[in-house]
Amino acid sequence: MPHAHSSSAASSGGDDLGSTDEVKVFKDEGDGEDEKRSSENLLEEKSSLIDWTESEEKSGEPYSGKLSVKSDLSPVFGFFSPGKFEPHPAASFNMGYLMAPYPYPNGGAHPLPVSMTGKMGLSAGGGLSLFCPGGELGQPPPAHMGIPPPYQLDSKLAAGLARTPMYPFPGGTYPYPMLSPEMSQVAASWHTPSMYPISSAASGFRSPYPTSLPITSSSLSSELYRFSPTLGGGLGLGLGPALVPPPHSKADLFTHHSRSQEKGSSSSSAEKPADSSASNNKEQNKKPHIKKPLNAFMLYMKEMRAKVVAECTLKESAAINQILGRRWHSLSREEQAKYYEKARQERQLHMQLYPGWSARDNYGYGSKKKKRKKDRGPAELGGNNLKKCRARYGLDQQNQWCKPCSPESSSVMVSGGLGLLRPEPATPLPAASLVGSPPQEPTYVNL
DNA sequence: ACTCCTTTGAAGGAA
DNA sequence: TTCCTTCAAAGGAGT
Repeated sequence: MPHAHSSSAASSGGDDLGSTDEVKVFKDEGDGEDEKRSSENLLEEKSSLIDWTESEEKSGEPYSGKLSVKSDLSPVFGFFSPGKFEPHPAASFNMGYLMAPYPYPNGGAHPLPVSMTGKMGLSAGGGLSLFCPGGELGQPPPAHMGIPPPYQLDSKLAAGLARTPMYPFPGGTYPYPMLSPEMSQVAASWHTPSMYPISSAASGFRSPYPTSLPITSSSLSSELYRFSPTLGGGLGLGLGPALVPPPHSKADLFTHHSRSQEKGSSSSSAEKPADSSASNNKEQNKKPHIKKPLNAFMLYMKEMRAKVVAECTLKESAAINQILGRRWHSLSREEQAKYYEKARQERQLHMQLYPGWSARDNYGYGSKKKKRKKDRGPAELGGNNLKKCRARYGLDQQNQWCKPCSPESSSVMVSGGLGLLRPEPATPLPAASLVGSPPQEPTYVNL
């Protein structure tokens, strides 16, 4: 992911806010019919988070289509020239990571031969197998590459050793085998009888907005502040009515962290505006917390989470987010553009409402967690966007090919079982695409 | 009660 | 300029 700073947007505001917005499309399905993707696709995604070999068996053939991601310099607004994406051969059977969106050099859809898993220790230890969420669900390959970066593997392995798998499924069982009714029943048997809660089914997809929003003492105002897609839509997102007018008062705009703050949010005192006359430390402690505006992906998540939860009956946000992350990448440019535009509007409105606010103001708010994260090695953190981008594109710090991804060493990857699709050497990801400019995405070639 | 997990994107500061 | 870090949402699960 290009590391797009939007400082210009933040400083200048206005329409140029979106100038740095970008629409990235790591397209594995070019039909632009994501909206039509029904629950079965989602279920497949779910299963793809869990199982690899299933896909191998089912897919039979690797994704051999050349995925040519068109480089598109057009800004977010408007000029999407949808690249010609060759549909994923398995588009009708969307396997996400399960069916690698990109081919692997070993000719299989699976980047990691099953035979290698044991060698890599993935199948060892407390059911930590490829099918174990601790090694699979909790550590899917990168969105584009379908390759778990080594550091991520290590991280997850370490995590798996340090703590029990996040999504423990019966050992060896197929956690979310949604590919067939039988398997679905199996899956249902693993869950509580409310696996498919009637409420969810009967009510259909829970409307993400505004009903799904937490209704706290300040929730309404918070969501007004939040410019939720419903309230602040007007973008043709189908998310809700037109852009909601700004809240009546600044006090309405202050919100708190969802959980840690909800505890104290019951007291309206915390909702006092920052410009309150009292300015002592005590007051600063109660200083309202202005949340960051949601970015495009967050908006997408908020919208789609309830839907995914209803369809998958998954509730673990980590798993849901993985699904959403993949779906995000599978969105068409147009679809993503809507969210980028919405995010741009949120940022713009946020800037207007809080001219002096800085994201830095919120640093340290959840100090403990952040400190602990800081303690961990950066490789365990999943890296920043650029790092992730490099992991995906196989770029090193000079935006050259990472060794493991370089053409010269691709065979190593193959032999190591980490087959991957590398960007076409002739078109390395330009550095410009990493910072502040619309994405220039590499052309992928079959290895 | 608190923290972690997990995702992408934005932003700010450090190097 | 590049890189790193933090935060935004969410809720189950672990400590």
